Amino acid sequence: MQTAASAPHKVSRPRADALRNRERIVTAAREMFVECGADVPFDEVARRAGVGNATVYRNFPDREALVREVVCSVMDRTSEAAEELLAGAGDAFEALERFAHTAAEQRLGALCPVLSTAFDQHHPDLEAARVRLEALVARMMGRAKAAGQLRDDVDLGDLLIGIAQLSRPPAGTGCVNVDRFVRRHLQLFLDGMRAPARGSLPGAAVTVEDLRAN
Amino acid sequence: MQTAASAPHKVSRPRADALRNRERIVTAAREMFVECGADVPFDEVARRAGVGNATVYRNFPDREALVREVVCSVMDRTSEAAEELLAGAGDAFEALERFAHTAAEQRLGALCPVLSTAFDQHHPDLEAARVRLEALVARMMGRAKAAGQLRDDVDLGDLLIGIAQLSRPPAGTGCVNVDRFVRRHLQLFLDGMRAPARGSLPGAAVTVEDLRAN
Amino acid sequence: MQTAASAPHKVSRPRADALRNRERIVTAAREMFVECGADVPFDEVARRAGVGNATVYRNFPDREALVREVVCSVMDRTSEAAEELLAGAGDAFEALERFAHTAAEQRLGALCPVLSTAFDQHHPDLEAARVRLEALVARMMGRAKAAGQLRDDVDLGDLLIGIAQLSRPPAGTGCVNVDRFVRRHLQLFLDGMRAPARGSLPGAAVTVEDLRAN
Amino acid sequence: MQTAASAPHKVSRPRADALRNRERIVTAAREMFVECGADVPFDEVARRAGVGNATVYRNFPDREALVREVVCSVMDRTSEAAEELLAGAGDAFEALERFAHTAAEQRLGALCPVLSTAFDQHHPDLEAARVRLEALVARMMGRAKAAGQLRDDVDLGDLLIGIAQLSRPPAGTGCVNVDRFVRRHLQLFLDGMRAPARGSLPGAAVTVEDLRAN
DNA sequence: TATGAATGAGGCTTCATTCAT
DNA sequence: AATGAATGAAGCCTCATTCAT
Repeated sequence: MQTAASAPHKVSRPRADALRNRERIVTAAREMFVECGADVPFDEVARRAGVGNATVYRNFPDREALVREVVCSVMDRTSEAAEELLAGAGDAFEALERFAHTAAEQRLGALCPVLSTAFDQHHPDLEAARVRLEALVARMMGRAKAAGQLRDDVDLGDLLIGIAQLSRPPAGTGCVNVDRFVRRHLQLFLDGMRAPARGSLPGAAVTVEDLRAN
Repeated sequence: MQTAASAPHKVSRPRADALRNRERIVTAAREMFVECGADVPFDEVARRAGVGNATVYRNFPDREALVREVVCSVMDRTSEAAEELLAGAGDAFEALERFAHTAAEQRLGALCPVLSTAFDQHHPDLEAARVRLEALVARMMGRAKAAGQLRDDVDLGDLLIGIAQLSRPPAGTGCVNVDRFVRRHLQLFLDGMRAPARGSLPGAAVTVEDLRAN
Repeated sequence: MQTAASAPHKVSRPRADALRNRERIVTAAREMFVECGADVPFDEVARRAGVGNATVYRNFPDREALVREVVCSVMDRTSEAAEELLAGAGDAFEALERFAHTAAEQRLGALCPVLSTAFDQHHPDLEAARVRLEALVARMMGRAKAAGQLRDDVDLGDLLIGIAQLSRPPAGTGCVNVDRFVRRHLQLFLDGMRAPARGSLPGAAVTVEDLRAN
Repeated sequence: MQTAASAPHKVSRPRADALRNRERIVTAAREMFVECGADVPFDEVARRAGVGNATVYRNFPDREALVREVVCSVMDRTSEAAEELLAGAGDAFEALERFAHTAAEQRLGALCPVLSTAFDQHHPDLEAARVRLEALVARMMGRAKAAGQLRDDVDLGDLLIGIAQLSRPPAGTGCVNVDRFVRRHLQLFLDGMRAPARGSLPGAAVTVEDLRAN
């Protein structure tokens, strides 16, 4: 087989079609989570993925495992976008804006509700993805503050929550036209974050620790 | 029973009881919808309300009817707040801000997810409450625009969606500390709406018709 | 209503048909446990009882609760038999024999396997039934020993285990003719217990504590 | 089996592997049947045996085939013990006792429950093992009766059932300490079988035909 | 009218068995 | 020949809804 050279491990090769199946399950799950919420019948996910229901359980021992995989993969993709933006040499606030819109497109917020029910927020995989993403966002915000483009009294949690909330499917809509307004409203939120501040904010800047404190 | 004294005539007693029951059901439902989401077991609502489950069905033929009543009552209370603010003679934008925060406190957004599943958005009662609320909000926004305090390129739908999204329970949190950040982020959003505009917005102003088009 | 006089409690009367249903479920469960083992489909029990499956869950929140009720009721009936025998003034060993055969007929042993899987042996109800039964058996054995009819080197656990084991459906037989041989073999076992001892026994007398030590 | 010696040529290497696999499967199955009962997941047996699940199916077309092999191997080992005892010239009843305890140690009874569910009791292999074992036991009992050491009113089925029932895991115990009491109670049963009889037995002696009649 | 009970449909999960590598 | 993966058929349990008191 051609992968022998690139993967000389003795661990049994994870069969090609099995990998494909796993990928299809994750994809189907992401779509259905976004469209229908966290409580989609597992069998529906299986059907959309074109596999038997038990195959889902083979790959993900419980619901949490599947949810986690989906969430982590979305966070990772968002992190990649952030890394690219940080690598570029553009305007700091503009990078932040682009990041926010990219994250929204990734359905970062749409997936959050999935976490709500009986989900271990502290799983290592999830933590790792969060830490990575947060570090990147912190750097972007730091740059923008240093450039005097971002209010000083906002912090990482403010931006992340704003993105998450505003990019969620507007509820009451059957998830159609989700993006129709997201960019507008996210932009309004970002405008409100721009320096100079147009007024004081109630409460204190939401830090990374506050997010953890959930 | 103690109601006998206050209702000495023949048919008045059961009605008083029934009304109280209905009220308790709606209250319990609102609380549980906010706390636990739209899919709370019906029996739980009944238990919280202190009535039998069948009593819920007697008062609300189907789940939609109950949800609708809850949503309408919240909208109505929000409308009342708007009316008071309009009656007052304060600063136009400040009135808008107060309204937004009041609406958020009413859990307007928290209840939106309830609407999502198979819910007739066009029921007369709901329409009536919406029309009433939208008219009031439109007047408030008109005033603020006239005063040069509100961007011209935003419309009613922008504000309502912003309030709804930002006031929803942040997802992933078990609905605790819901309000902890809402005021901050709603304020950032409102700051972004303030005139003069800090940049152009993607898409077109979201009108009342757009909300309908969902 | 006519039951008001006979049941003047303020606790809501447990509806007549509901009680009947509960009883039918327990009866069906006992039969099926004996016939088919502990892992009979719950739905089958419901069908045999002539009720919907959910009714079983209404009455017994989990499988354990149903099993426990069945086991306790059998133990209680066995205890009643023991009490009658103790009240009578017959031969001590003969009373013991009668008790053993009665217990066997009650399927005391047949129900034991039910306990095996993930069953809380220490539930209060179960403990109470056990304590009651054991005290009675201890008295019967004490009498027989005092009369010089029962070996001194056997204890309560020896008798109870013997009854339990020998009265179980012989395995491999579809539970038909269960009783066909039970009386014979139980009698052989009892004959072996009779004084004077025909030889020494390996191990130590099995006490009530040993049963607990499972 | 012994055909390996008769065919030591070209094809013998893979056969050795296959034989070892088969042996490991049977061993694993016996252990798990005894420990956990008849309904152990097939995949678990495979894992304990260190082979893929499909390999189990290759060797044993259905569950019955595996169960049968396990049961037959245990019966055969018990028969071997009987043969040795018959070859020896010791006391007849003592030989019977030793046989009974050996059979109990072989978990003869522990495996019986495995037979219960939808199992063809009349498979040739099983019949052959039974016939062999029964013939041996019949001879042992015949000797003991001839020596005046064994009651006349008991037959082969009485002994075999007694052994099987008393050597089963006591149910309710997670199969721990299975043997803790078995020897004691088996001895009591054997003492009851000893001549002279201490009383009459209900029913008729259980013959080999009665066992078949199940 | 209000209640508690009953029901059946549906989701979750496991497992015996078959298939593709 | 041997493996790991895939499958579908149950079993368990919950819940919206209806019924009988």
